[in-house]
Amino acid sequence: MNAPALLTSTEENYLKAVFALAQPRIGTNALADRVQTKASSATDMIQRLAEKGLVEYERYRGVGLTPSGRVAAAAVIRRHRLWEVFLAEKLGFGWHEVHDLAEELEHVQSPELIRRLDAFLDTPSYDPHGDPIPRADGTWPTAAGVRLDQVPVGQSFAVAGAADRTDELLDYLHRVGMVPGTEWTLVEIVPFDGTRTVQNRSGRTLDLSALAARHVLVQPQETQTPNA
Amino acid sequence: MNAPALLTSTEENYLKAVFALAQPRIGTNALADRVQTKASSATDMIQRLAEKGLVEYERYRGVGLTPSGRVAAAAVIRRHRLWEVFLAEKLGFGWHEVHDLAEELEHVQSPELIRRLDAFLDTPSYDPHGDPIPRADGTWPTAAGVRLDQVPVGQSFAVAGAADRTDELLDYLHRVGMVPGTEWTLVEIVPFDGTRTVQNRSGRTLDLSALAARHVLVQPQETQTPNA
DNA sequence: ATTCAAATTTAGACAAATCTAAAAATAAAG
DNA sequence: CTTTATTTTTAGATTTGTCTAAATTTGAAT
Repeated sequence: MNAPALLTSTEENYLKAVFALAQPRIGTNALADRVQTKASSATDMIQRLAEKGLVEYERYRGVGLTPSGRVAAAAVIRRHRLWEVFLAEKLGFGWHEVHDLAEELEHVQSPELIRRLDAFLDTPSYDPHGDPIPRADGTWPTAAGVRLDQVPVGQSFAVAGAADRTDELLDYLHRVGMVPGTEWTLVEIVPFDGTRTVQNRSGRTLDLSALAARHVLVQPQETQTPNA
Repeated sequence: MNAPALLTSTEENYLKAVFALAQPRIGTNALADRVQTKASSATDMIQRLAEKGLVEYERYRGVGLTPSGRVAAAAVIRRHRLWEVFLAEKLGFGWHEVHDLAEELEHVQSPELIRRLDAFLDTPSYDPHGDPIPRADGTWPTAAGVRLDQVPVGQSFAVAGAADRTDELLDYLHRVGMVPGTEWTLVEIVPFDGTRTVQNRSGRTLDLSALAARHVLVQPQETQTPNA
């Protein structure tokens, strides 16, 4: 809960890795793998983070995050994903290219910078990969429904909303008619690129990219028999 | 001329400092002051940079940049000033707040990032402080005239152009009538904040902030006797 | 239970960048 | 042309993050 006293880039990277892998704990080797280093180095770092109260650590037993560790990790992930949105939406990078750059940008320390970046990007809730962006207070956006990319073929659903407030996305969804309240059925997932084909009540079909599907929140329906 | 093999952030900071202070050479103490360190550390670093061929160094005689050192320094300064423009124009930071943040952002290594950032900002030639931004090829924009902030009181001049292509600046200059070809005399420089008071032929006066003055390029005129 | 393999930790070394304190070179003053 | 003051360099230590190699601990298998 205490303000996460300035961490080095390396410390932040380890924290992110523990956050990503600890359920609830993660071993030294797996952690070392994730941060591209050796187990012995990971041990050293873990012990430093334990002294700072960010991870709970027991020799030979692995590590997990403490509550303040979780807060600190969320802050790093927030910075990372906001930069990803910037790189993709403003600079036009492909969503597969943004990760490595964000990896560097995320370590620039300035709460004010992040506040303004967030505002500049219209406070997005999801990054270009569809992953949620922690809020400034450390809480996580919980989908008001299920993301369309997690719905199985054959499932019917009602559109609940958009994961993002960007004009581009909202315009697009409005233009193709995927507005809140409308009902659809997922008829196909193209294996090659994850494109979703959905169909409405009147039989009209529509193709949505995997990326778009991650930004559409839906409410799954009871499956209906075709002749009901 | 050779691609400036990846430098550490610290090396880049020393390079910038040498660039800023060497005319043509700079002593160890002054350099150490600039990068906030001690003379002994500066000596170490200088010797590293000399081994990499970026500075020419002679013991007890100070350092200067080599041609490839100048290219490398220009690249760092380009990154720094582009980020300053981004912070001021896109995120709304004041022009006095942008330096420290740019100091961190400038070290993110990615030519493609800088290319796209440059395009996103409409390839500016000057940063928010009015300092020129080196071009991608390492050349420097030379003012098509003299910057208004370098004109002495009493001098008459014709407006030659704007240092920047941003709509805000062009709109502003157009609105106040400082368009290319018009003639003015600088009647006062307010000591407190550097505001310039200028007067046109019909006696109308206009106040320009020091910042605006840095972005206006002018052609100085022969001084005229009042009753000519 | 004992043995063995895998995972983890320690010990010792190294590179980058820094510091303090002491030595060396230069420049300035008498 | 000495002496002194200033600047610069070296020497040795420190911190962060890393490594290799050796020592421990754990857990799984006989």
